[in-house]
Amino acid sequence: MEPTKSELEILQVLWEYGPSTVRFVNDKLNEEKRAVQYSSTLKLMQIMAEKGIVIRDESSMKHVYSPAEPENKTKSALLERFVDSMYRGSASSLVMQLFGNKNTSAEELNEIKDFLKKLDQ
Amino acid sequence: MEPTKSELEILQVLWEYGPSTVRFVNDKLNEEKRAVQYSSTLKLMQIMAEKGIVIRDESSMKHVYSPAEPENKTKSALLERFVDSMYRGSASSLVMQLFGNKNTSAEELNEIKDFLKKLDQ
DNA sequence: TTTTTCGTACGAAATTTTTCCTACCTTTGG
DNA sequence: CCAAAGGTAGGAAAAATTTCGTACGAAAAA
Repeated sequence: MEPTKSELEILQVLWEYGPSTVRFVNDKLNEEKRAVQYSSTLKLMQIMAEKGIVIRDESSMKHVYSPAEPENKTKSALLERFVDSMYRGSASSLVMQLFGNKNTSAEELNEIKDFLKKLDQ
Repeated sequence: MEPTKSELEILQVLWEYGPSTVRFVNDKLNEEKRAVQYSSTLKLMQIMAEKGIVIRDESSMKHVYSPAEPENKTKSALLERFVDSMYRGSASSLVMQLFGNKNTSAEELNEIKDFLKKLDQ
């Protein structure tokens, strides 16, 4: 399923802090992103549960939500969609754009080079 | 300004084929993406013109639309937003995910390696 | 026990995005 | 000239997304 923009924000909180209550997520959104009412976050997380984007543990009164899919799986899928639609599936085009226009630190470059070397083996 | 999903599809046609009429864009959308009515595409492109995402040449009866910003500028901005929100701005994280999960051809890998070498110089 | 606090559920409203109907004008072919 | 084809403009409707008010129950505090 396709997370919307707001749903993605919520997923990011769950990814970063692990399974959480609505209250916790709402607080983080307000701290880190933007003002939003508790009931709005609640509603959105309920919708996400219906859609199967998150799963809800209702065993205690304070429901605890977790991502239904592993972080990497979701991110990979989104990244792949991005590459496909923006760069016709060419990963190298994306990488060139990424480093062509942006100032990337030497460390980051080295990390990547090492990583690519390992891929060969 | 933020192109929406549908607006992005239109931009992609303009990027691929250059300045185009609504008719042309609509045909391409129907060929390459999905069924959509002429008047829908027209409306969307008018809105994009209002927003300043595209510019419109009205000198002839068949208006010709072109992207207001260079392709690379828009793509870079979108890519950067993507990296920031999904990978906390870490380009290397993104690259690792890209090649960690996906089968990338040897050619693509070589392209990238060459590219990274040149970056050093 | 009573009150306050904090939780969920639900529906409706607001907003944003997308779609398309209709009117009307211009060009082209007969 | 007249009809047909093809263009734009604009408004309204539909769909998708987001927001939040309110009701109500459970837990905690007084």
